[in-house]
Amino acid sequence: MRQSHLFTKTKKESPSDEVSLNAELLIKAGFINKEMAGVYSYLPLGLRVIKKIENIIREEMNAIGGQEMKTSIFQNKETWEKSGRWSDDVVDNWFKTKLKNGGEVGLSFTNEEAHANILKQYINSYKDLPVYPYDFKDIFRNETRSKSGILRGREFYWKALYSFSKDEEEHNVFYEKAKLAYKNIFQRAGIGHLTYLTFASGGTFSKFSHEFQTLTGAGEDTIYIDENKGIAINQEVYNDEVMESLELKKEELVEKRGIEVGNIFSLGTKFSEPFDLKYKNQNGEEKLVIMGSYGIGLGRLMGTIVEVLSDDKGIIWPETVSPFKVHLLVLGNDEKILEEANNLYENLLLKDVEVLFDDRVDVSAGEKFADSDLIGIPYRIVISKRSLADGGYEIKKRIEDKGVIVKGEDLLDIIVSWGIKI
RNA sequence: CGGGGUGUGGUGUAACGGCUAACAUUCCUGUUUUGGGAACAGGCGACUCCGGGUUCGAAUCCCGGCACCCCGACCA
Repeated sequence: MRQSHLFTKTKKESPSDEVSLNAELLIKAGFINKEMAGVYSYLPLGLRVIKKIENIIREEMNAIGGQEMKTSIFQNKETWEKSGRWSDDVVDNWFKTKLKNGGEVGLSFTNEEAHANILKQYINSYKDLPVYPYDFKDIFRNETRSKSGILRGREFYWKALYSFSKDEEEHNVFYEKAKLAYKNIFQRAGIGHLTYLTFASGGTFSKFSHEFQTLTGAGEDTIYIDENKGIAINQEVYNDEVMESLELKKEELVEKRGIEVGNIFSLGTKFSEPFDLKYKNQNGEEKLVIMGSYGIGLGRLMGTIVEVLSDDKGIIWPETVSPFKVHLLVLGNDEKILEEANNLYENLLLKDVEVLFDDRVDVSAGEKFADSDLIGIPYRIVISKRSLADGGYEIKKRIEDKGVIVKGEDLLDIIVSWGIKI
């Protein structure tokens, strides 16, 4: 994409109404726009990051048998009354609205009911199980206090997968697969080294659950990590019994702050009972389906990446989620140089390299560099009078201070050798 | 929901109760410039969050509301 066509611009000043690092950088660099507390719009650059994250998650979910669908944002009162979660006395963060004809609808704040209600129509026999439907959707929660930029919003985009299994054993097999898939996701998203599988409370559904906690001071949870084993315990279940069951020793645990980037837990028959979600086994007996829940907030994941991967100049995107792979800068207004930059841009496009081309004229070199650092694309290529005099183009990684000059014809090879997928 | 803080051009800030609300940035015009947020000149842009009140006079003081940020509570 040509940067001269990109409608967003970077800002020099940090927003006065944001303290959190993720919001500050994402707003300054033009990835998101704040609409109100806890509500953000995703601009072209930000949406590209979300799509990258979405694709990673999609691949990992499909790999363990997930089937993507799209459930409606609108939630039916009757469906939720079955599970007892319609009442505001039970769930206090519903967004609800009246229908013209007198009825009421709610906006999804979670998805168990929606999935269970749909699957009830299709699950009759043991032959129909197991199944793993999931969706990406916008979720709405009337938080009393949203905070920390895009880490806790009133509206957020998430992936929710629900597992429907015949029995505990089958459920457990999938649960372990999901754990690994989640590990892969955070690894691929560039924060695997900071993310710990964390033993946590199961809330109202089950005794325990597993969270994926990424270490950052911006986190909301206190966790106790065992760095060697790579696992952690959430403060809420930090007790002798849990430590013993996990074979963890108190002396080896370190207290840290973490942000929950993913959460998986067993639902048992919590929802299959009220929805009468049963199947007939081989003996013709009716059995309740065993469910599990697996969620990831994409915006929160994006915000977490920014929280942990940046420097004083801006964001440092991992290649896998960066809006573009390469940031191509042309300096000066020399016709020949502009033409050469244009040719390179076209060639990169032909090779399917995702490139943001800073083709803006009348923008100083310093400003282009500053913008490039702020936006945080992992590879930067500069074409200028100087680079051509030195024999070609300068290519530099965002995380490094010095670039190298390469000949034009070698550029693609270099990019490949540096691990850019094209 | 409890506590604390802040609301001024698009953005970031300034202004003792007293001149036409100032500066920077963004944006527009022009000239010059192009390897780390360039220089000069000119210009556009504000019912100072909203509603009341005090005062000769309010961005400034008082009351109420709203919004935003932070701490806590809450967080399927």
